[in-house]
Amino acid sequence: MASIKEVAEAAGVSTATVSRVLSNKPYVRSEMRDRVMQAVEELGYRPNLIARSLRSQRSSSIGLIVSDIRNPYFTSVSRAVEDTAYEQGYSVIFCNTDENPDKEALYLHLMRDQNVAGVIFSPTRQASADLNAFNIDFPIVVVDRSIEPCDFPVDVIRIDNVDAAYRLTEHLIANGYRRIAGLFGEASTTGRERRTGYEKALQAHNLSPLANYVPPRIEAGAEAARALLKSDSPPDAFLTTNSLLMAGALVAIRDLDLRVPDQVGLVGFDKTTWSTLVQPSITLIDQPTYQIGRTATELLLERIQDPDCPSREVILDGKLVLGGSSAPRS
Amino acid sequence: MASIKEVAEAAGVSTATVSRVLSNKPYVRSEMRDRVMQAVEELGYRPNLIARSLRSQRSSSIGLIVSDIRNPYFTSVSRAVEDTAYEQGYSVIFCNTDENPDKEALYLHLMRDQNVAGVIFSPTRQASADLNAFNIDFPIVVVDRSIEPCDFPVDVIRIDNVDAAYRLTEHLIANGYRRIAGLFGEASTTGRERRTGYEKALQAHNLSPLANYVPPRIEAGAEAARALLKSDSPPDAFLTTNSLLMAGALVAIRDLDLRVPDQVGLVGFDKTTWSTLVQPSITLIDQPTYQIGRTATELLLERIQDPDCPSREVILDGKLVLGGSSAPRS
DNA sequence: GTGAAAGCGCTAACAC
DNA sequence: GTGTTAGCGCTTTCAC
Repeated sequence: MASIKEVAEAAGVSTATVSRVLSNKPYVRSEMRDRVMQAVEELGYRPNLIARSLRSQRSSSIGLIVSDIRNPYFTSVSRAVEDTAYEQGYSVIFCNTDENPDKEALYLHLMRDQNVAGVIFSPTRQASADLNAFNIDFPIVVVDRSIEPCDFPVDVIRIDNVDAAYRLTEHLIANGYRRIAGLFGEASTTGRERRTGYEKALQAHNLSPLANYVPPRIEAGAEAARALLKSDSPPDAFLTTNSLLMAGALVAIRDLDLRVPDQVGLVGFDKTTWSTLVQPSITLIDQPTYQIGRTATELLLERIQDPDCPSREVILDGKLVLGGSSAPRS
Repeated sequence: MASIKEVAEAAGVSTATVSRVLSNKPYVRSEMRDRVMQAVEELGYRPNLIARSLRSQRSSSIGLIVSDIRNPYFTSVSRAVEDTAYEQGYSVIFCNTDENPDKEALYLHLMRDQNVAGVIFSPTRQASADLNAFNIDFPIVVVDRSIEPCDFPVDVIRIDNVDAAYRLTEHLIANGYRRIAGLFGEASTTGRERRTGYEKALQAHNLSPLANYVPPRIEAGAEAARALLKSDSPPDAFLTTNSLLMAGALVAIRDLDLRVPDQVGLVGFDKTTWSTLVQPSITLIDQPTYQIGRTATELLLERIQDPDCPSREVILDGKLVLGGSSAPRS
């Protein structure tokens, strides 16, 4: 690997000039520029990003900290983040926290150690305390969730969770469902907000809630749903708040040989490959995941340019997609 | 952020001693060690990994280059890679190539520029040429695929694709299917190998192949399947070779209101959330994706320790999971 | 416009 | 065992 010194020698200029040319700095004669570029070409020179980063104190990596890449929501967001980041010359370091605050703190520290330019992040509820405790020196964009006020500006991008859950619940009620159980992702603010929307809708109709916080995993969702279905007064519908819990509920329903929607209705969040392949197809809130990832990255890159710009909150719309899983009760 | 110099001053030792303590080098008196650790504690010091990497010429990042993280196979592999890497103190930089050789070459260069310790990689068929052309200076582990011989040792981990496709095809034939169409992922060696297994099985029974290479995307799979189903002599079963094509085939089958397996059988690769949730459930080869990712990372880290160890090829078993989608023809 | 030189934070000879 | 020092490859003042 050729270094900048070798390029400088080959071109008969100083390393400073090479550096200027490669960073597209002004004040370089075009003759010099050509000579440098030719040497670069000949030697197959590529700047060492590590050295550049050490010297310039800014790096071309961003961190992506999500709870689990296997959650289709985060899979799609991650893909969008990677696409957008690379378009702008950034690479993406990715981590999974499993909603574990210890892992989360560890990863945040690691991000600082790696000198990343910024982080896109789906925080647990403990995160803001951690963030305030240790001196974060890079900007953060929060996706999917809310975060307690921090000592520094944080941008947020997500859908209106209260409203989305409200609409789903309203829809179920309008279609004649009365005992609607809610399965909410534990550990995140999103689960809480969706619960709020759910309870608001039920209250408006004088129905009583049946809410459960569940770890965002298929088996956990299945177990919770199974327990409810086997109870003395089983629900006539499930509101699930992410695609893993939705799959879990469906597993439980299938295990117990119940029919959707005749015996039990089902609605949820996040359009996945399978939400239209199962029969009946599932009624759900389709979040614009790719756009969320793209916008998150754009917000982050903007803040990297201008660290002191006021903090922004982007709330997108979730689209209600109707399927057979919540058809009117006969 | 405190630097090693400040720690050294606070502890009243040299930076060399601090460095020794932090890298767990021998030959440090325990008294020194304690003094250093205390200063580290007090200052909240954490080593700058960028500086360490520049100086020591080895980094604590590995690259992960896959065709598309949204393919459930790669989602699971990626999660395993990340888990394993972080256990060993490595972080993961991830990229999607979309099977595009230009993007692939770009990312490989970027990996070198970032001075990664190694790369886990699902190459396109052009990759080995690129790899030989530019002086790779980090080890590579290939997942999911084969790769043409390179000028340097490469480890490979995948399942036996010929055998897996052979078994699936045999299974269909045994169950009475006769016109079996194959949808194979284009651009990768894996599609080719699975086609070989498929054709071998058909030949053994004097049946003729009906093979199509298709881009690994749901819509492309749906389109190909739809065209076949609408043709003059439609297939009585589909062998699909990844979960995206499998979903695509199912979409086409549903669109045309055909029943599985009565009117058309369906088998594929990769157990996904939905492959057991659709009815009938899908017969498929379940690849040990998490283990593939874990092993890939272990192979890579071993080779990082010992770059000259002979190249290894790990061939795991795919498990045939029976579902209703390939039930015996009546 | 261009070059000389300092130094980002760390590790690893080498000297003692 | 510990300290001194050179230098990884780059950017960026500061002269000229």
